[in-house]
Amino acid sequence: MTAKSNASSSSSPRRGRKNDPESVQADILAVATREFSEKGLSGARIDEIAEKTRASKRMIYYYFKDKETLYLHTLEAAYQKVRLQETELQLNHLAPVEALSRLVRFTFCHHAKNPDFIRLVMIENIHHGRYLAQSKLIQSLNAGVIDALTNVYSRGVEAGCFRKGLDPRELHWLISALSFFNVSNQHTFSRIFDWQQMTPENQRKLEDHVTDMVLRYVLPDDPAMATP
Amino acid sequence: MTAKSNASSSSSPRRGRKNDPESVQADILAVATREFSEKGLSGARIDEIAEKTRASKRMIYYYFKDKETLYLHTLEAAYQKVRLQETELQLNHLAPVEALSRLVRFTFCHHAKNPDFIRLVMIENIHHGRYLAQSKLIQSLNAGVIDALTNVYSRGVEAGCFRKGLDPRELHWLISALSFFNVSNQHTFSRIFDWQQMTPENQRKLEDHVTDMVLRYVLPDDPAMATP
DNA sequence: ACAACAATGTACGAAATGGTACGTTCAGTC
DNA sequence: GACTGAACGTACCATTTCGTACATTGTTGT
Repeated sequence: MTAKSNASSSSSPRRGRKNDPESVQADILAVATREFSEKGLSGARIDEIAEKTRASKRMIYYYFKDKETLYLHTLEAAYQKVRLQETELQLNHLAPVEALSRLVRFTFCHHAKNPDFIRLVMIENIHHGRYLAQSKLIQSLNAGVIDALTNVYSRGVEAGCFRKGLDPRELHWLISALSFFNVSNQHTFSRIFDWQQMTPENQRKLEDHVTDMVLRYVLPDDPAMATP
Repeated sequence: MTAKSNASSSSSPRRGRKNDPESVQADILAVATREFSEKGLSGARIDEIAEKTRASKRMIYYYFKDKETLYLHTLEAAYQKVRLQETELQLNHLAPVEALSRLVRFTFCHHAKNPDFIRLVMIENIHHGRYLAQSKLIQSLNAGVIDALTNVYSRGVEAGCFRKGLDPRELHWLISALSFFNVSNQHTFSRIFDWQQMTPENQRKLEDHVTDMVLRYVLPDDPAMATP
C-alpha cells in the first residue's frame, strides 16, 4: 500500500529496509525548516509540513511531540549547521587586518547564502527569543564565535594595526548587524528605495563597503601607524 | 459615500454623542498595531483584537474589510507616524559633520523607542514585503528620507569634510542597518552572548559607537583634511 | 416627525487546524 | 515461527478562527 520509499538506498546503509527512522526525521526537519522559515511558527501548518514530507502527520507527532517542539528542533538544527560552517574558517595564520577582513566577508556572504537561517532568527526574535532560551544546545554552540574574534582583535592591537579599547562583542555586533540586515530587510528596503539590493553587483558593492566600514572602525586614527 | 466624518470637530468634543466612528477606528488601529507587532499577521487573532477594543468584532470588519486589510492599514499608519517624526529634524542649519551625527543619533534612538514599528517591519519582511508593495502611500512617504541625507552628504563633500564617491542610499542603508539590528535582534543577541544590550548604559555606548562608526566611514582618509 | 443611512451588538456558520485513538506492518530475538 | 517493541497509516475529534446574517440603535436632512 502506502509503501513509499522502501529499499531507498538513500543516504547510506539502509538498503533492503523499509523502515528508516533517521531519514524520516531528517526529512521532516528539512521540510519543517522550509515551512517555518517561510511562514513563521504560527503561520506554518503541520498539515502542510506533513503533505510535503514523505512521512505522514502521525510521524511528526511521533518524533517531535508537538508543533512547538518541532520548531525548537528546527531552530537548533539551523544554528548547528551555521556554527559548523563557521568553524571551518582558519584565521590564526593570517595577519590581523586580513583575518578580520576575511571574517567580515565570510559572515556577509554566509548570511546572504542562508536566508532560511536568517528568517528563523528573525522569527525567533519576534517570539522574544523564548524558544532559544529553552535550548542549552544553542547557547553552548555560540561561545566560540566571540573567542575567534577576540583572538584576531588582540593580535591586531599588539601588532599596532588595530586601535585599543574596543569590545570584541561589540565588534561582532557591528559585523552581524550589517550582514544580517542585508538579508533580513531586503524586501522592504528594496521596495521603498527602489534599489535592487540583491543583484550580484550590488551585493559585491555592499560586501566591499561593509568590509571597508568595519576596517575603518578598528584601524588606528593615524594611518601611518597601520603598517609599523 | 463613506461619509462618517461630517462636522465632527475631530478629537475631543464628541460629548453627548454615542456614535463616534473616528475614535472607534483609531482605537481598533491602535489595538491592531499592538497585536500584529506582537504576534505577527498569522499569529494575531481578530477575536483577541476585538476583545481588547472597546468596539466589537463586527466593527473591525465594518471598517477594515478583513484581516489582511487591517494589517495593511496598521502598517501604513506605522510608517506614517514614523516619517512624520522624521520630518521634525532640521539639519540644514547645522554643519555637515554635526548634521550627520545628529541624524545617526536620532535614527538610533528613534528605532529604540519604537519597537512596535521595528517589529512590524520585520514581520513585513517575513512576508516578503508583499503588503508594502500594495501600498502606494508608504512608497511615497519615504522619498524625503534619502533627500535629506543626500543634502547633508553633498554639503559635506563640498566643504571637504566628507570623502567623495559614497552613495547616499548606501549611507542610509548603513545607518538603518545598525539602528534596526539594535532593536530587531536584541533577544537572540542578548541571550546568546549573555550581554544585557538594552540597559541604558549599553544603549548609550552603542549609540556612541554607531555614530562613531558612521562618521569614520564618511570622514576623509587624511584626518588633517577634516577641518580645512 | 420621519425617512434614510450610518453605526453597532449578537449569534452563528464553515473551514481550518492541532492533536489523538486505533490499528497495522516491520525487524530483531528466542 | 512466535513474540515484542519500534515505526508507520488512516480516520477522526475538539477547538479555534475568520467571516457573516440579522436585528437594533443612533444621527442627520427635510
